[in-house]
Amino acid sequence: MRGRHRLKHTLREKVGRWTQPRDFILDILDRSREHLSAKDIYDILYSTHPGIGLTTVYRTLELFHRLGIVKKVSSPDGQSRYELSSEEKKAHHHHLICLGCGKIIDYQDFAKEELELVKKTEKVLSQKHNFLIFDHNIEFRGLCEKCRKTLAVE
Amino acid sequence: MRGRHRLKHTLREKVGRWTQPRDFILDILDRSREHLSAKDIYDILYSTHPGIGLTTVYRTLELFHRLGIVKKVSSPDGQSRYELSSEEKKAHHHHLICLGCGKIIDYQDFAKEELELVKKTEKVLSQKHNFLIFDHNIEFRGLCEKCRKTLAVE
DNA sequence: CTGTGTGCAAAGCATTTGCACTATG
DNA sequence: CATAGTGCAAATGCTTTGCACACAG
Repeated sequence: MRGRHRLKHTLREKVGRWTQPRDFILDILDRSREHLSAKDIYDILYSTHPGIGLTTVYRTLELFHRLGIVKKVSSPDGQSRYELSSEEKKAHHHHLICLGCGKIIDYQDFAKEELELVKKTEKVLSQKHNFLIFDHNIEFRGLCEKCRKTLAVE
Repeated sequence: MRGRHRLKHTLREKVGRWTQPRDFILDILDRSREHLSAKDIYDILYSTHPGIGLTTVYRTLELFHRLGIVKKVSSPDGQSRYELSSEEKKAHHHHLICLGCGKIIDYQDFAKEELELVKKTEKVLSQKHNFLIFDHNIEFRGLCEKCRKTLAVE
């Protein structure tokens, strides 16, 4: 909770105007442990504030993304999903993605070993390819428990 | 070259009919060291065989993907990009993705260390979350040389 | 007050689908 | 020849844009 308020404070300074939609969307992102699509957020929002449009959700997510507080992950189902970035959530993690339903699960096992490898790799790659690396992403793809059962026949 | 012919032979058996479009598209994928979007492939194809439609490209890529010989990577620009799968190209690798232009570069450094970590992680995750893991993906995201220069002012 | 942010409707893209036609096996 | 595969045009679904209005600072 304290973290959330600090974040809002920072945002108020970075952003031109702190509006209701921005406030609500930040709260939804902050509360959710899931990775939400723009539509997901719109639907949640719709139940309490039906006046807010899907466009605003997209624009707000885009804004938060530019400010570096939201990460965008493209799901195999064609949508993008959004989450507060690790810095804000204070936990570096990666994803387990279900190819059946698009669901994304976080994991943060082996963070230390991963970090070593990632650092080493980043260093070599950025030199070799003259690339400016901002970020990395590790995913494991497969089927979640539910989809395993559903698709069992095939 | 020999590899390519063996692959075609295998495919002829797995697939119902071995048609011209399928043949051309396989060749384009096999020759290219880039990760091509459906449109890219269509454009290449168009210069020599203007009769073949974009739909067929999508359907063929989807077919190859189902057969496991083509990998699909979603690029931050919203398109999907396709490449022959590692098994066929005989080299396990991962991606360096440019957030500016969507370009994807392969790398295969630290494959051995990566494999260790990946194996260990897969084992733990599949048990913990009851997930059936097919595949993993590691990406580094940033700006390629060209986009670094273009965006330098911002 | 004065723009910045918003909602709505329409436009833009990548991808998929329906259907009549073609060409493989 | 029978039917799997194809091309075209239209449909779909996510995301972006244009424009008049609304409200935060």
